[in-house]
Amino acid sequence: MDYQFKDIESRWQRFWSENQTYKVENNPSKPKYYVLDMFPYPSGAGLHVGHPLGYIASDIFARYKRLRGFNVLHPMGYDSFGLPAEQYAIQTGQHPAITTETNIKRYREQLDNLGFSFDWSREVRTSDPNYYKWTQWVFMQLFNSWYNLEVDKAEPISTLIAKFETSGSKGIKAECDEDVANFTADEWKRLSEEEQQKELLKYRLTYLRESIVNWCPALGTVLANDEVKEGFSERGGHPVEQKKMMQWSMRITAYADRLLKGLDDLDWPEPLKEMQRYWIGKSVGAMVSFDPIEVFTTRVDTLFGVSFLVLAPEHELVLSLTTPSQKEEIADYIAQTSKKSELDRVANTKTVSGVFTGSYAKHPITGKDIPIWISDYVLAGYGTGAVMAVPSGDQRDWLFAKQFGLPIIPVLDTQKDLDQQADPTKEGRYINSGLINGLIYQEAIPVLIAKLKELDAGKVKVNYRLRDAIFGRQRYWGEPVPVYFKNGLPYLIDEKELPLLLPEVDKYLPTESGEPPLGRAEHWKYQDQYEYELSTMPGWAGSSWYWYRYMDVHNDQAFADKKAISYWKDVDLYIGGSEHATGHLLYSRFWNKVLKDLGYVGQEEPFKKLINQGMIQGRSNFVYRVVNEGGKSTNTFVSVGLRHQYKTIALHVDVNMVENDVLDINRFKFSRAEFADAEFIFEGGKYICGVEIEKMSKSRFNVVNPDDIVERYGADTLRLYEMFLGPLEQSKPWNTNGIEGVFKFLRKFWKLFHDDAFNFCISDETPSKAEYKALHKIIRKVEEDIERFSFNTSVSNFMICVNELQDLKCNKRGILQDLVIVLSPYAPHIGEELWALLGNKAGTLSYATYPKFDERYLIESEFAYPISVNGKMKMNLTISLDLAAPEVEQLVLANDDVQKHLDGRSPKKIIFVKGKIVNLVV
RNA sequence: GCCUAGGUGGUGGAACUGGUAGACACGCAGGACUUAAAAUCCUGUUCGCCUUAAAGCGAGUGCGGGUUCGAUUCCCGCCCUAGGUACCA
Repeated sequence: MDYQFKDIESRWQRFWSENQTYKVENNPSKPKYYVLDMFPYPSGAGLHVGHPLGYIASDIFARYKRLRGFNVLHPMGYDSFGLPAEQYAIQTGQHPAITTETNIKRYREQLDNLGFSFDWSREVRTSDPNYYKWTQWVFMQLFNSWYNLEVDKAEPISTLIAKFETSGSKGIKAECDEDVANFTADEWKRLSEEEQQKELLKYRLTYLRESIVNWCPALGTVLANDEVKEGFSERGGHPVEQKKMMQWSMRITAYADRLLKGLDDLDWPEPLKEMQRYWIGKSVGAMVSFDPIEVFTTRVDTLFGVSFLVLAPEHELVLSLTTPSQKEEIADYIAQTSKKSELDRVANTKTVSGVFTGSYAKHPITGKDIPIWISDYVLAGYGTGAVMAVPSGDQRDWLFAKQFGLPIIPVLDTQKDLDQQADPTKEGRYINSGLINGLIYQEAIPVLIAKLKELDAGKVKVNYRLRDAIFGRQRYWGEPVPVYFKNGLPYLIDEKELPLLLPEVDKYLPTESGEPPLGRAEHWKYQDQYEYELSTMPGWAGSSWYWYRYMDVHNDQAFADKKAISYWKDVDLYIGGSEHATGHLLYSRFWNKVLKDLGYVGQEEPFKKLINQGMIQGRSNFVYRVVNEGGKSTNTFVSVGLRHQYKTIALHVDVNMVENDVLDINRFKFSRAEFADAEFIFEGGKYICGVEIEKMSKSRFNVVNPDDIVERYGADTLRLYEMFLGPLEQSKPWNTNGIEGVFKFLRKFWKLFHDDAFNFCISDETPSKAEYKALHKIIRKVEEDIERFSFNTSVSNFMICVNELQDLKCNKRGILQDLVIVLSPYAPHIGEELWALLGNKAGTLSYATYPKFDERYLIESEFAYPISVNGKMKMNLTISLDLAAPEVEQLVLANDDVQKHLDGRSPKKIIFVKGKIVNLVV
């Protein structure tokens, strides 16, 4: 029979599912390998052809590792809490759980269509109470922990209480709020239970804090910064305003340095690591006190170049420092800046504005009076919200000084063009700089720091850009926070009462009094008397630990059994999009470190190797409708090459009516009534469509559904084709133009096992040298490529191999059976079918013995050396590989054709690289 | 602006540590089979010049330099594209 992919694929998919072929046990006698995909949010739109790219790559990798004898954990699940289901619920009243369930079903069908080797018995859903029970449990661990800087790790809060009881707050080095109290052990013991709890909250890894949040009244929810685009919500486009709210926060800043250092040893893409580094934003500098202002600076060496100080308009000392004569001006300025939107502030980097407060600060070393200004180029949220301005070294300070006629003092003898711009150099020797005059940068720093310490006016300080993460959303469809309030103080519910179930509500909107939707739940009180926390957890909660749940998904005693964790350890390969660079991937690393500190898991980092698959963009097609002289649209359409001869407007046309950019006229005519009698101006007898690369979306008519491709060519073709498209990590437009080639390849492969009448026909003869060579070339290639995640080159080489075997008319079991195994990670269905036809036990291909590469088959005795003259290739000459330089040179020079190329000249020098090249230099 | 990745035929792309640029595939052109079409197979296909043809010559991996016997690959300067970021002191 010809290659009947439909029949083959549905049969094997059923077989795998019925026989649980990919169910994996925690089996310590085998080496483990953990291949993880970023789990999807099951949206209503279903999968398009871009989604499976990463899943196909990870599946190939997982199947390959399985064949190489690893016990492979390759699970899949759903990040099923989220805003879209909730918005849909608000609009329709449909419970988000129902929509979510429907969407998951659809996702599952689409995924199953592609022949993935997921162990579905380990599926997780973040919105499932059996799952979020443990998300709540992790929250409790964070609540019950503090960060001890002495040992640089998190500890149970009980160790802190013990310290308070024995020696009070003295000597405690913790990552905590700034307003912690000082007390002795006795004082601590005399505090009431409530006062103690209040104090402890300042140390917990998750804590309540008044934060400014992006509040969206229309959605009735708080949005993350990346959910807000230019003052409007990303979804729905509703206006967003700034609002102060009591919010749960996570003390991720405690881990800033460990999160930064940990990056060095991770096998992640450099751009991704760079993004996280930037996000963490470590800068080493100094705190310097200009009485009464404290500033943070990374260039303490320019201390003598300070000619003024600048405070953020929001700085707490602004009002008290303003002199009566400046009061009005300052008030005006503050009012102005608070009105300015974020965008205005950023857009205006060329012009500077500011106002003098009328007050002066004291330079810590010279004691000189330094004028204090305010300006919006200084941010309240970074450092101390105040800067020492050094116009000679900092461009912003320079602009400010120019604008307001303040002095520009050079501090290094190499600074130049200071009348044009600031010069931030660190080269040269200091001038105008008191005790560091004549020194270089490296010498000056310790001298200055020592002096500032002596004067008690400064110290070394490390500053981070990273902020504590807000952990709460005023929305319904998320994990309830396992906390209740007693006299305004938060307490954890009893662990035995987990999961704290999401209560039913009548509407998914905030209450009339502005409380989150959970405020609508009736009779929802802890022990029937205490208010529960009404906000739910943010989207990243459930995804910050899910890889552990896959290890032991049905455990109801722990988030995962210790044995399972110590076996599976960490994720060996994680594949997903780079859009999670600073969200999910940072929070996951953070929670992992907390769990490690508390002794629940063993690894400091959760994801050893990470690959970002590229985005698959849409490839839109256009038709060009001719516009007549009156400017009216006609019903005539002109082919793209001729469109400039007419006045036209471009219309998106559904890509499913277009093949190789040629429009299917009939389908076009039937697509809409108005096109039924459309006329066409062809080129070369065809209507060619225009092309543009855009995002894949319904409105652009360029969405390609994997189901349609599978229907037409089969899953194996789709899998191979998505890999063939180009390097995994590169973004590229979806284009079906080449898919025929891949499909033809599978048919050719199928043909190798069949005679011309399509009867299965295999020979048991010993393969020839050439046949072995073709096989072992591909064995080696696949092995090399998979290490580099270069799947596209492997597909090309499968084609080369099959072409060669076809030329050799090879139908020998000794070759083809091994080739089936090598190809099976890419095309598992056709593989299983042929594997069974070859007489092997059905369904055993996935765990077959991978053929061993044997160098012997590739050893050549001769090589067709390229002969080049002055580095330009002229001809090939086949020479034995046993020969060394002198003999080769002799042979080359004796050759008539070579002499022709030399044209009478005699070579000055002959370069010979064995097995590579001969180059004659004349 | 800064950070990162990238720029190769009509198209997707290949060339792994400097050694035959354009593998493989699409598309296109021509041919075979066929009443015809589909499918399949064969040949050609970087560009330019020259030639009836065989063959030959020259240019060529964003642009300009450099190192080298030899550069898509290494170095310097610049241009463009994509992603990230936005006054971080």
